[in-house]
Amino acid sequence: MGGKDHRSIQAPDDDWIQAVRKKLLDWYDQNRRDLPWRKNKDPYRIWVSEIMLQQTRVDTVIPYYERFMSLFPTPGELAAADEEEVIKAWEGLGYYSRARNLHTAVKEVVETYGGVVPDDPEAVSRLKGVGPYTAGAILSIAYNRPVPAVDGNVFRVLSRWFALRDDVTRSSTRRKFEELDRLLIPEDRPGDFNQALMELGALICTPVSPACEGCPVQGECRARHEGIQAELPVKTRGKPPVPVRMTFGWIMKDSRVLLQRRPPEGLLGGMWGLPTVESLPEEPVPGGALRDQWATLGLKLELGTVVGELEHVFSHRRWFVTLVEGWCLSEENLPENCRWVEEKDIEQYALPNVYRKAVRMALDPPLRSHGFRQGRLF
DNA sequence: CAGACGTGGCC
DNA sequence: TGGCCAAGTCT
Repeated sequence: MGGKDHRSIQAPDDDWIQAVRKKLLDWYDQNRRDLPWRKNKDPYRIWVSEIMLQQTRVDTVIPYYERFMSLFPTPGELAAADEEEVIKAWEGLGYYSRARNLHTAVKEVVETYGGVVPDDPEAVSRLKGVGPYTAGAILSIAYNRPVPAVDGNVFRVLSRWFALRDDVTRSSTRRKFEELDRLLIPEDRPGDFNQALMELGALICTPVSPACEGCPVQGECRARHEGIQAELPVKTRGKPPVPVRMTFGWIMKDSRVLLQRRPPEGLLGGMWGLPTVESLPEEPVPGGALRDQWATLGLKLELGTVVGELEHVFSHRRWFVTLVEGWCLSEENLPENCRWVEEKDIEQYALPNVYRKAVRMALDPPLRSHGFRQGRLF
């Protein structure tokens, strides 16, 4: 069923377009949420919000956004910050390359464009971390330019309005939806129209059980008419996360704990964490792989007991983590990417959630737990 | 193009 | 409870 459908849609007629524009915008004017990035049209504020909102829910973003904007109210202040501070402000939000790319891009804006986000499609699109959606959002919302901003909501709403079975996970589909969107955007309120489309997708035209009865454009919706709204949009299934065993070390020396920065590329790239190795199922001693690896780095470990076990799911990996404590007996030269840190200072570091969980487990014995649920490990 | 890239919430 | 989803971009 579904899958491919590259029929070109007949252009909607003008009366239809006018009706949909008015109904959607009237609905938006009455129902738009009062979100922190809607206080004004400062392009920098819009930009930051759009980056945070990538693949992330509004409710999750709000507190991060408020904190981020109070720390870095202007492009100049963000550009002047250390990357560590920026990452710390992003801690727990995920997709950390967004923060690095934003930081890189805002420095570019300060150096090249005098601290003003350029009002130009080519220039905005060249900024790191700004793809076709985000460029369209910034330009339409902040600068009132009539350009498409097609995100997951817009894919869903348009696929339903026009009963389009194009697979929205294919990049070729984006062009088609952008051209369709372009026909609909009114010259006078492009930013509001794009936001209204997304707002409708978030509040009414939801992925599961859409509230069609409350939809301002239900009469214009072909999927609703045909009763196929639940089947749209068509998207191919992602692959389930690959299970991996990992060992984290809670390695102590005097009253300090060893932190290690992860390699710059890849999963949690460049983030601080506990010493980590991939472990093998047949490993005789818990933490043996960790001890062996550190031996080659010139640090002799005495292993203690297993502090606990935890499971953490990423988009494409599922980590089954064994947290092992150990003590540093002797140390030659500590690798550049490592630091001994007082327990109370660990919170100064930006740790991804999987490491936060492990640290909490190590510091708070009641949280310690053993055994993965269901023993579903492999 | 397909896969990498985090996290939390919902049913 | 496991699987899917959420205002995508980069390689």
